Amino acid sequence: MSNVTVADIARHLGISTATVSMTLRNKGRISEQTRQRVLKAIDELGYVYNQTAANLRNRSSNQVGLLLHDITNPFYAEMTAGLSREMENHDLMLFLANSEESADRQQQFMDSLQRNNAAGMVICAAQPTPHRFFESLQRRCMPTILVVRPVPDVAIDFVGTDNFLGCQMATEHLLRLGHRHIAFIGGQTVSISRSRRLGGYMSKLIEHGIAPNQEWIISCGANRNDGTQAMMTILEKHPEVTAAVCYQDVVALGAMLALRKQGKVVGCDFALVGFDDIPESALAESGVTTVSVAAREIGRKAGELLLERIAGNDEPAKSVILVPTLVIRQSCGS
Amino acid sequence: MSNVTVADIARHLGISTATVSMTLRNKGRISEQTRQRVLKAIDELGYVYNQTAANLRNRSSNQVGLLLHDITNPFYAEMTAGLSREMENHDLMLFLANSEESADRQQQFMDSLQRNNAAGMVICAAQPTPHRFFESLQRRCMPTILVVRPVPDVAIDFVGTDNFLGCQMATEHLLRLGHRHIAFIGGQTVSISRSRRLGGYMSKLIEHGIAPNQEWIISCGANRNDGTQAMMTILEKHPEVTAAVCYQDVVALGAMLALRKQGKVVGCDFALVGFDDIPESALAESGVTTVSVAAREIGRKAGELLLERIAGNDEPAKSVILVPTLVIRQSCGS
DNA sequence: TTGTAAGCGTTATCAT
DNA sequence: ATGATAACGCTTACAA
Repeated sequence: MSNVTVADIARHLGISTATVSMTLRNKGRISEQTRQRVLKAIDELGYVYNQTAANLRNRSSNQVGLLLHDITNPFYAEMTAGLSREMENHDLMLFLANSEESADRQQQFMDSLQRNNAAGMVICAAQPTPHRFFESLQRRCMPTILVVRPVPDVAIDFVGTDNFLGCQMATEHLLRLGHRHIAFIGGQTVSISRSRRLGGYMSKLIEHGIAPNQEWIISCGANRNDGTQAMMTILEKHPEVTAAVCYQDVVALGAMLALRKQGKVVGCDFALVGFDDIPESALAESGVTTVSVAAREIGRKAGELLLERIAGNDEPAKSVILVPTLVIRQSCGS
Repeated sequence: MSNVTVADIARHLGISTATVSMTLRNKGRISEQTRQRVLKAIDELGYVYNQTAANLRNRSSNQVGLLLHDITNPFYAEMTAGLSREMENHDLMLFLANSEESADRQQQFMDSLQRNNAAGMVICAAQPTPHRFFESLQRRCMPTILVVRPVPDVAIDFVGTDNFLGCQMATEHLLRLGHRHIAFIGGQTVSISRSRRLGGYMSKLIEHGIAPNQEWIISCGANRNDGTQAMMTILEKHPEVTAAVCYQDVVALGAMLALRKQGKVVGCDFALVGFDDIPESALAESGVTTVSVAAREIGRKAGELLLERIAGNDEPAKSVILVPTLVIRQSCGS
């Protein structure tokens, strides 16, 4: 950390700190001559702008927080890249915290952000977050954008995808291919996103005159192992099932493993649709047909919205629901 | 942002700011009675500690930076989780930047960190980083830890893995299984890590009386697609090759795809070893035998080292080389 | 044990 | 066009 201050520059040149400061920020009318002298001195003395002092004086901040529950999940890593990009483009520093689904660590991070007087934050809350957490968010005057996991009954901006529609598209696709015995695999039962996706799945079955079968709906964690286990269960107990809508691509990838182990050919003997469109899905042996929600775009959009809020936009809270698209690959046949 | 200050608390209680401040930091001898009154007032008035002001006054900071080139790479996401954890445990805020291999964005982030007076940083530099970047790092007095990608001729702490040894282990494994025509796939030719891994590969071949064949050494990008392409080339032009050491797991996963497309059974017709041990490798159809470098541990260790440096440890720069282990799965047969 | 007051480095207001 | 100076909120000698 350089110790050269605005005052040092001023003293060095025999001028006032006001002049130096104004030169730095291109404010006020500074003669071209002085300007040059100041810039030269800054360079010579190796001056480094002290953002901390400026933040204190301005009661402002150039820092925003990003709270995730799992940065190692490719979907969130992708989203982070989108947000990071957007923040850098606007000279904001991005604080990252990984709650690992711990409400405690999440709360700690929030307090930290508050103490650091962050300009705003983007949050994908841990699964067991008490509702009062969101209520307290609303009371704080820090701009906040919720992402991916919707939270009911709070007036906070949200950016996510249309879970209902996405799963309708996935289910419809399978129905059109002639499948009638379609399972739904994945997600935690407490998840709101899951309930919406299930809604899309069921609505389409009903639309086609098919009664949903609770036995074919299996919840599991967001990883391949769980997906494999779930698919094993389906194959064992419900051999009549010929297709499945998976809650996430990672689950679908796990399910593919189970199918192969049982000697089934994905796309011929069994059809799978995923959700998320993570990079792996495009590259799997038989590409996963999936509902694409453009993770990077969610990050970018959340950043954009956050910037507006920081800039002072105080419209009522809004939800930006990105419309998903169906990316057809080989996992349902070709 | 709450506007309640230490002065407000003091005024409210009819005491001095010094007393309040000391209570907050458990410094000086404050009577239990005053302590309780202060804590009560803090709660009642909704006081929020202003870290910015404290940082300015103390000429300190609770912020560290993490500069990566690709957060969406599972290896780095994993490492980030390890570092993030370590930082949170010590109440440091982690700034994230994703250079996407751009030296410009990298430089911008560095400047930003400097302006924000960060306490330190962890860096995995972009590939086309000019050497003067590292020289300027040394001149700045900000504690810095380089990770994963080694940089020659700079006295900066480094945490990474033993690339040479790791590739020796991989190669030895294949040799022991009887392979004599072993290819090396992946990495950019400018990469120092790659040159070290190649060294490990070649040294083992030579140790076994086998002359390395330049034709079997193919460089490619750190993604599956490139891995697939590279393996296709091998299969077409060098059918005598029966095994390959891959520069990264992602490359190995891509290579597996190519093999399957050609009707080869991984583990029987062709043996593959990867490097990194990313989660996907454990879950691929035939698990990838790989050199495990414990990404999370690199992050954790880098954090630990950084904390020491921030605490004032000024020993000469050191390299922490984590010893890799070979994780044997099915990609070389069982 | 507690109070007073001078900074940390920047910015903005008001003079000149 | 530039200068003097008082904040921003916290910490810490030093004084009481």
